[in-house]
Amino acid sequence: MPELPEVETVARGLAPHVRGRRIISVTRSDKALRLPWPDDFAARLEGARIKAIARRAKFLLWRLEGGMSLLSHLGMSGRFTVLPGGGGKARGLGEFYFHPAAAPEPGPHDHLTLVLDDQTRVIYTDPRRFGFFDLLATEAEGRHPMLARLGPEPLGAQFTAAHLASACQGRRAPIKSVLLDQKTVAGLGNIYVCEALFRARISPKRTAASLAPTGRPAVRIGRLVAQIRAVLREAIAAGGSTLRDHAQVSGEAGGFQQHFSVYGRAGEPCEACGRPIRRITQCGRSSFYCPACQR
DNA sequence: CGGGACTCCTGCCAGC
DNA sequence: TGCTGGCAGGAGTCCC
Repeated sequence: MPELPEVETVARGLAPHVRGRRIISVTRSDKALRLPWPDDFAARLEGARIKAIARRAKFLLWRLEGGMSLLSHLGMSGRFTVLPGGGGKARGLGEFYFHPAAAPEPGPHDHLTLVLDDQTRVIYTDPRRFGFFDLLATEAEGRHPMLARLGPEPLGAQFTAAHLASACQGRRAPIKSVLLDQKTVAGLGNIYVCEALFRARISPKRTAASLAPTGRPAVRIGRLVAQIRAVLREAIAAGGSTLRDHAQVSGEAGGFQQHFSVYGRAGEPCEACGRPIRRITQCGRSSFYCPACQR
């Protein structure tokens, strides 16, 4: 579920609650997530102070004092919920929670609870268990197998038309799958690729190579880079997109799903030309696009 | 090597 | 109402 804007929303939501706080206790479920829990997971985290929380692609990096990082990924259905230590808004909207007497029982899909030194609780919930946690040296982050081969951040200075053109060069795969490849650019998923291609008026079926014709100005590539950045920025400003699972750490839904032009809208009229949005399957995933506007 | 199919897991929805 | 099949936002592995 969570793509870059959702993970960014979670990172921004967590930061003020966890930055500078010490982890007092760690409780994890016995069920394995996508990766097995690291050895001595709780013992290595307990007592550590959280210096900062960062996002790389769709990963969260919790930087701890002492040179250790906690790497986490939300998979398809993961979410973090913050229960503030001083009492405050709880998991469901409108509920109220007062620590510590009213600490809720973990739900069946709660896999990790961190209690911080101000009694704030951070709970990780993940029904599908495609998420994971890992522990590593902060200085080795760049060499972690999940991070080592990631392409540039789409909102960073290194994601340029020249970079995308070179990634597309000679690729006979559809542009859709090249953009989903985290080695091309890191953090896009199915929703934002569909939306960016619509905005750039590029068909998801077009081969990547055809967007970057050798020796000719790659106008479409420039448009695509600009639209990828725009849709991600707008989605972050809206708190991400909530289809099922994504929530901000407060429990509130994101709002960007209201602004989808094509994703999930098969059969509805295109907002630009009125012809119906089409759904096709590419590399095992749904692509939504307007066959008239996107070429 | 590039690219597609398959896999992990549970929930939800449409259709019968 | 209740079952079944298909589908879901990710990412690694395997095989051609």
